[in-house]
Amino acid sequence: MTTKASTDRRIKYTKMVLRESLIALLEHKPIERITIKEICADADINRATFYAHYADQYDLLKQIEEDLYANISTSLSQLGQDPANPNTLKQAENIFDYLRDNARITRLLLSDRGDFSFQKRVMRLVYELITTQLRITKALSAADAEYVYAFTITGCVGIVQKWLDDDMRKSSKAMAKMVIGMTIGLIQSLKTDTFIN
Amino acid sequence: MTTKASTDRRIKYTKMVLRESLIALLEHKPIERITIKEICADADINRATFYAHYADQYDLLKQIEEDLYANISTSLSQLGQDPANPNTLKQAENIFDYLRDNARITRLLLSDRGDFSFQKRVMRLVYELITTQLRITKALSAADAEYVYAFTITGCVGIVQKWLDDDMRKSSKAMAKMVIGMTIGLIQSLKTDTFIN
DNA sequence: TCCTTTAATCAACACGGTGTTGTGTTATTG
DNA sequence: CAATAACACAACACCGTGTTGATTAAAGGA
Repeated sequence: MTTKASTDRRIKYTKMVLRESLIALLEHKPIERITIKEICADADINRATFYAHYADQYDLLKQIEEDLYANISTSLSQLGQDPANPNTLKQAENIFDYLRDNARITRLLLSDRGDFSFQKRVMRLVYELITTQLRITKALSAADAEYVYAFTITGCVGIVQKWLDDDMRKSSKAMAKMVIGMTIGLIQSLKTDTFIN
Repeated sequence: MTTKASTDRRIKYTKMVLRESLIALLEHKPIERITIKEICADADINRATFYAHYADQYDLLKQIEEDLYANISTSLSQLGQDPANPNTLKQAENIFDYLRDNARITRLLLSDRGDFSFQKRVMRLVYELITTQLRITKALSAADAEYVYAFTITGCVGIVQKWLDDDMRKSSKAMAKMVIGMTIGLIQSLKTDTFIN
């Protein structure tokens, strides 16, 4: 009872090599072309063992995604509480730095080839931080707010994908500025009710 | 020579029922869980015949996507040339009407569950129309323009998904206003260089 | 209407991935 | 050191895959 089931070194090892193998395979072909047999061969793990931990490839991928999500989440909450980083721009910049530091996984999960609904989940996390700190969420009517929200979230997904496709050439600071600038711009465009005939 | 290969009624029928079957199946489960055997059983078409026309499920889906894309494309170019629809807002409104009129396919291909890169292609089509008519593309520096572009395209994907998830409750006009307003707002936010410390 | 063409059907095939099982082995934890 | 539990291994039936060759039936041109 003192030890959790997942503390066992053997389990840790098995899960780790399976994850690594899938990641390596994903760099060459899409998930739907990857077989469980293939993953196990690459990881040198018996297929029966795979089934003891995961239902299929997609299940394994999902757990990899949850890993990244959790990392970003804790990384974000640390930033939010850090008194050395008082301003929002700096925090957004740090997020892009984090993505750059974890480029290998990031490229797989957050680029074009990644799962879109997962990407939206990640962006929602970031969006919460920014809007909370900017205190601008209440500037919109409740009805339209949801649509602006949806637009912004997916817009962020797109701009991050673009950034990754460009090998992260732009600086984290430039990206942070852009994203925040656009978020504010979007909200103001709805407030001022841009007129078009 | 007078008749194209694809004019044959038998081919037309086969392709039609296969398409319909896949669409029906897609309403219940994702493409990766759908087998070729299943599609053929539903369509009452021999499996060998399937392989005569398509490589696999994904190939069939791709052709369904191309169909929708072509329809939207022609639908758009007609609007562009129609002197009865002189303003951009009205045209964008018509696009949303089109999506509403084809809700069955639209829900499958353009909602959360659809293929994201296909959705971006569609939005690019719409974006071209709007920006060309508004003559605002040149307001940005070339470097940033690509990022604003990426943001806007995916933002549109997101807002359409949201609209579909909400059973298209908002009117086409309201949606058109929103999307155009946001597009303009985004571009202006970059021009005026919104300041954040 | 007849004739040629060609699409679709059918059955059969080898192949490979799937998911599960029971048994034996080995590492881990207390 | 002993009990536990994870892993390996081999074998299994099952099912979808992709292809083939022969047969049937429908289509469209003359």
